[in-house]
Amino acid sequence: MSIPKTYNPQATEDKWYQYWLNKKFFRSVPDEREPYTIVIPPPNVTGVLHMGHMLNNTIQDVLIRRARMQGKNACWVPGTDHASIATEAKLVAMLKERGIDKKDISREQFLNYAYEWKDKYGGIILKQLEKLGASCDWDRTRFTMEEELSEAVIDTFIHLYKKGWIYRGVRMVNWDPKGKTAVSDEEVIRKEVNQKLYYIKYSIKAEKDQADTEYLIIATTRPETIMADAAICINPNDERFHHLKGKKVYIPLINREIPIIEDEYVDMEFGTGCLKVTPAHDLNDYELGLRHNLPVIDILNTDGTLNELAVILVGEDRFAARKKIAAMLEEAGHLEKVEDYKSQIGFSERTDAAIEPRLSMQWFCKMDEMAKPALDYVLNGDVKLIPDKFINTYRHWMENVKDWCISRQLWWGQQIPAWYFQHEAPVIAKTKAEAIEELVQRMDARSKMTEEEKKGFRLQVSEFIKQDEDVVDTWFSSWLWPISVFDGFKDPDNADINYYYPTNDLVTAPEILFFWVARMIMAGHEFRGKAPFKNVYLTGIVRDKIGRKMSKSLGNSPDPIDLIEKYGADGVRVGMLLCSPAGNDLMFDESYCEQGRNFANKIWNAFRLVKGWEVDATLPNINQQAINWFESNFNQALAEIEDNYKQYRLSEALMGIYKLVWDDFCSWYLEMIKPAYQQPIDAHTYQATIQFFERLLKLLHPFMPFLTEELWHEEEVFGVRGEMDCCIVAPYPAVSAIDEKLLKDMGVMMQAISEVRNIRNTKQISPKEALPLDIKVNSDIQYNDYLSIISKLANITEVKFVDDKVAGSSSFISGKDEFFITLAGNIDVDAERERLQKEIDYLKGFLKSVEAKLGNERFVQNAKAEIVENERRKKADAEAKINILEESLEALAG
RNA sequence: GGGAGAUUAGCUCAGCUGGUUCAGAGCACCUGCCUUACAAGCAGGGGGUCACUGGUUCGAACCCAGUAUCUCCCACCA
Repeated sequence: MSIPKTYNPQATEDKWYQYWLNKKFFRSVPDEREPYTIVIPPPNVTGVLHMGHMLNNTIQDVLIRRARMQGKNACWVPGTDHASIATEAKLVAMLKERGIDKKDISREQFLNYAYEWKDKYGGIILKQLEKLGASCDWDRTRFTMEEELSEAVIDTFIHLYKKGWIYRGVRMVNWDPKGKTAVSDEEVIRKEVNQKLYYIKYSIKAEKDQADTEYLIIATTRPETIMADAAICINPNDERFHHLKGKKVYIPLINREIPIIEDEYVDMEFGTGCLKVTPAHDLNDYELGLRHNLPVIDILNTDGTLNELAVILVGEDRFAARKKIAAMLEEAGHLEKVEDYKSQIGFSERTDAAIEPRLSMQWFCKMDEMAKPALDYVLNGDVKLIPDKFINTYRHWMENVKDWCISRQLWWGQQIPAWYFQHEAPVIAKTKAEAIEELVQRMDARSKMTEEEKKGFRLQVSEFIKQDEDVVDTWFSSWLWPISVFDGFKDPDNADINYYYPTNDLVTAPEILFFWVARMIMAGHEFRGKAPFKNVYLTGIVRDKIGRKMSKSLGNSPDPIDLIEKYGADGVRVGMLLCSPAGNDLMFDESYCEQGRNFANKIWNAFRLVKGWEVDATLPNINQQAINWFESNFNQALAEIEDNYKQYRLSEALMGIYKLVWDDFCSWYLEMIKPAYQQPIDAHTYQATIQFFERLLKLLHPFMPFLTEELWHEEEVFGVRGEMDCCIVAPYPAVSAIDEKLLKDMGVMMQAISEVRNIRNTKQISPKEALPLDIKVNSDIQYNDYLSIISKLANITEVKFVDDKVAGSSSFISGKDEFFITLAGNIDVDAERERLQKEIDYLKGFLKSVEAKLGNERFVQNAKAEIVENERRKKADAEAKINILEESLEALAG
């Protein structure tokens, strides 16, 4: 019966995880029970677990495990996301290290490398989730780029195209020069950057026969784009520049001639009031260019270097070119001045490269019609956002949503099902064969062909037809996730989708509310007519102690796996949830994990105590009052815990359990019933206690699955259990009767016990020294029921009931009753008097405020009757107490 | 520039419909204890002008207005 003094997580975690897997407790198949479903926000397939995942998945596991214990058919679907741009960027970098340039290899070769890489690193993160204890149904693991899910993506593309909601066009898009792809508006992160504002002189073309001596000045942050200028724009109302109307200027350094145009768009207040118009490299300028019919001169390559159209600095990166051109302008006398300037610059979410506005041909998905129903789901409460403060931002985004650029100039992803042949309009078709047939029909409709002609045409098409090189945005696959994981596209009426969809809860970060959550709701409505989930729990961002976002580059993020090894998975889970209210960022600190580990240890040791007891069946039960009390206390705490769960306040539910276990069970209950050293315990108390313990293990299980499962199977205490009798599926406790009077009376006892301990402490009397206690009972409490508890916990030799105050004693009040401790030596009369006086003063002050309230006619008239009644009771109570204390004071003097 | 939210103990946060769950919890801190379940522990204790200024009310941490600071979201001013 030697059991270690501390809980050792390493020894138990893998064992039980494997056991759960073997017994298929995570497995879910449709049956007659109520389903409870969560689909995991799929992490990047090649990613590793970070603190954000840790928080996110702990929450999901708590919800899933509790639902499972509540008898629901709990199904947590895991999987990974191919993360198109992030993965491709990493892969390109990796290949570069190996001396391979993406330019030099074919799409097929590239994808081979990609799959090789995915097979090597993919799934690491899922293995890490197992360490955390995640009870996913691993048989259902999906991957967004697996064949069936990709097929769903292509089918939905075609579906939306046929509906007219997907179109192709030349637009100004956000170009990521590092990823060499377009990205959507949502993938652009704006950051404030210190920049320079360059004031550049443009010479004005003089009238005939005169020298070009006049010039105007424009302010720009991007001098390297002057070679792409198509015009200079002034505000027609700006009197300063009336003389410039209709004139032309020369672009410095390259001396190209451009017109001066007028448009009210120009802000006369900003800069110099003159604006250089560069349609190829700025969205506003592009629109300005359209209005004024200006040429578009694109001087940038896809990687952000300057091309031949720039004339000068060809091949230089845009940022290097900026520095160089500034120097060149300076030298040529075209630089008036340079000012420091702060402005917002867009950066690519995935590669962190500065975004270039770039004109290009892209595929777009229309959003307006899909946004409306998706907004309604949230506004009318069919989909609840937790916390609800996110409803506002959600609404704002949905009401101002722009079309979604869905094409990406990448290879890692689902290739767009558009086919091109000569100058024909693109054909949207699932396969090459279908595309060819469509072209044949198209031609045939235009001019009838014979079968022979068709055959020849087919051959010709088949040779020259080309599929669109681009892939779709990753989110164009993940927005289907809650449907596609149940094969809802391939087989829309299958048993799984009908049973599990819509899912219950989605747990994710607010950062991807628009990227993902909003679009899933759109897709859910469009393809299933129902939102994909009922509740969206938005977690906060995990930050470090001083509020910085955890990131690899800052090096301030602990490795979750290290934490698990150090504190145990249960300790880390508890640590994370202790400090993470929904929707609030969490200032993570390892000390929370320490607290979690300490809690695990506390439970472990409580168990050691109980396990060590010998049962003597002949002993009478002397602990009924304690048992009854804990029963009621448990139910009261459980009711609060349940309420917190209902509101998704997991931290608070956990704290409720923490206090129930540590304070109520360990510090009070176990101390009440604990037999003296090496003494046996009676059978009834023992049975009640292990039954309480079992219930506590159940409450703890969703948060601390490993420890609870380990203890659950301790045969010496709980008996031999069947193979399937596991904590993970043990029925979750329900709230039953609460004896309010008992709880209240025990509260009086607990306060009295604390007071006695306090007297010991202040008078430096050892807890081992037993003291006599006299009680003057003024209440209706049946003290005989509590005598053994008081005696034991306060270490009392003998309790006597008295009718009068006991002179020369230390006294205190608990509830309405008076307690006296007579000490062996003389008591310190002055100290005692001071203590009493302090209490009297406090109560008198309190009484005064209550009396002031009651003396206020308007209060008595206006306040609710029960409030007034309450104040009267407070008054009476305070008066009674003051009375008692004053008598004690007198007795002390006498 | 627009919008949303926050500000309560040293730290992280509760505090619902204005009034005994109104000033709370956990951690940290202080004091005393190695009392055979646990020092990763036990017992006890101290600690807050509820950001600031006004207003409404018999009564405000809570409602209203303004101010300050912070966070987040959205936005094309060179």
